[in-house]
Amino acid sequence: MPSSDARGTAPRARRADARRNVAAILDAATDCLARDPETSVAGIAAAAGVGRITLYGHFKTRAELVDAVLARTVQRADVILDATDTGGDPRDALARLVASSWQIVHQFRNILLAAQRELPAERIRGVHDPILRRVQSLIGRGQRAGAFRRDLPRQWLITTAFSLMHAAAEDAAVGRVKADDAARLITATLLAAYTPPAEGRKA
Amino acid sequence: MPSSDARGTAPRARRADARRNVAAILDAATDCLARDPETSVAGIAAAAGVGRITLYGHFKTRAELVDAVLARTVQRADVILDATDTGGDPRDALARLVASSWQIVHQFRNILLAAQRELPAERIRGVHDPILRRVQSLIGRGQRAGAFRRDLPRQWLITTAFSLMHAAAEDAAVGRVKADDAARLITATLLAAYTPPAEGRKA
DNA sequence: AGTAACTCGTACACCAGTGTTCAGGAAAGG
DNA sequence: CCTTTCCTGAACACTGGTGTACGAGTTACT
Repeated sequence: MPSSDARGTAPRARRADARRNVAAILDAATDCLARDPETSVAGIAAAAGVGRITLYGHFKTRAELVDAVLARTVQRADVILDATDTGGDPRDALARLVASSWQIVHQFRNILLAAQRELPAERIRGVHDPILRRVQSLIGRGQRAGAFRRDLPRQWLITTAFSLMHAAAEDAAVGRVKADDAARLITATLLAAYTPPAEGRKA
Repeated sequence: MPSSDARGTAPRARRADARRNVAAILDAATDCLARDPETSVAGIAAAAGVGRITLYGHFKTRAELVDAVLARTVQRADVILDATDTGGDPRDALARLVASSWQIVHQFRNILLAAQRELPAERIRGVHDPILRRVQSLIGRGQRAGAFRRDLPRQWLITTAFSLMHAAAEDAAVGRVKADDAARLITATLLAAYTPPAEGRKA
């Protein structure tokens, strides 16, 4: 039921300033939460240049707000990844995918953190699903092509990829690695980890 | 200042029941926090079979309690790792170290999570340091022996190891991997990731 | 047995954040 | 220009947790 209600009166589109405010709130929230995942609703409203009450007018609860932010962020990420070529040699494709993903993770890891505090775990997994699917299919293709190892469950390979991204993001946040270096490190590590084990190596 | 104060009177050892209670509290706290890192002080006291006030008698604040739990846990972990042979072929040693560490991480990851909420980041890093040092020296040895790659910063290799452990722990908690399988997966992945890259491979 | 150490329950002050209510005022949009 | 939608600040109830104060009861040690 996107635009017309079941009731008689079509609910006349939102007023312009309302839409503007919602956008401002979403932007501010994304910004604040990225900096500090525990920012209070009051803080976000202030940053958006809007009264706290106005905010509650658009998002019934804090959780709802966080959810909206998460959804929008993931959806944007998905668009970026959509523009990333995942064809050709699986190893090259992986490198490209990592480069794109890293940027996103690096920038928004705190948002995920905020979401983890407020939202049920399943919801988060649900939202992440489209992205996860991307990695999954690339890995699958690589395995069929013989470029990636098949002796470990695919699920685990995916976990490895995500895990390294987030770890790198954290290290970058603390200054343990330079942000420009991260993609290279992740890629090198992942490629090595995914390479089919040489014969005669012990398991 | 472990047992005798600078003041004149030696402060007569703690009464037996007091010591017993402290132990009970620590045990209960470890247990509760491992299950739910947000357990309230009241909950912990109850689980320890002790009044909330008694608890506050021994630990001035919640943070102090969490800190104590963390310290004790890490120290126990350190003992376990101390009993793990890190000599011989670096690859085998790594496998052994992973096997031991995994158990610990798997069991206590929630405690770390609790600590992250309550304690300053530096404190956590400080406590972890002895463990970290272990991995570091093993990796260093492996690199010098030519068993592990040298084209990535050692710091990053360490991060990789920790990251995979925690990722596996999380996956195990959600049931995505079987707990008995985890050590194998981690080891296989890490060994592959640490293997010096073949010549002529692109970076 | 006596004393100091320890425990316990109730009760309270406190804090920060969330979510609600109200009534008036501004501005979009027809 | 007039109606409807929306914004707003102040004030308030509520929640859940933390930490404190008191006074009486219990228990360990000597």
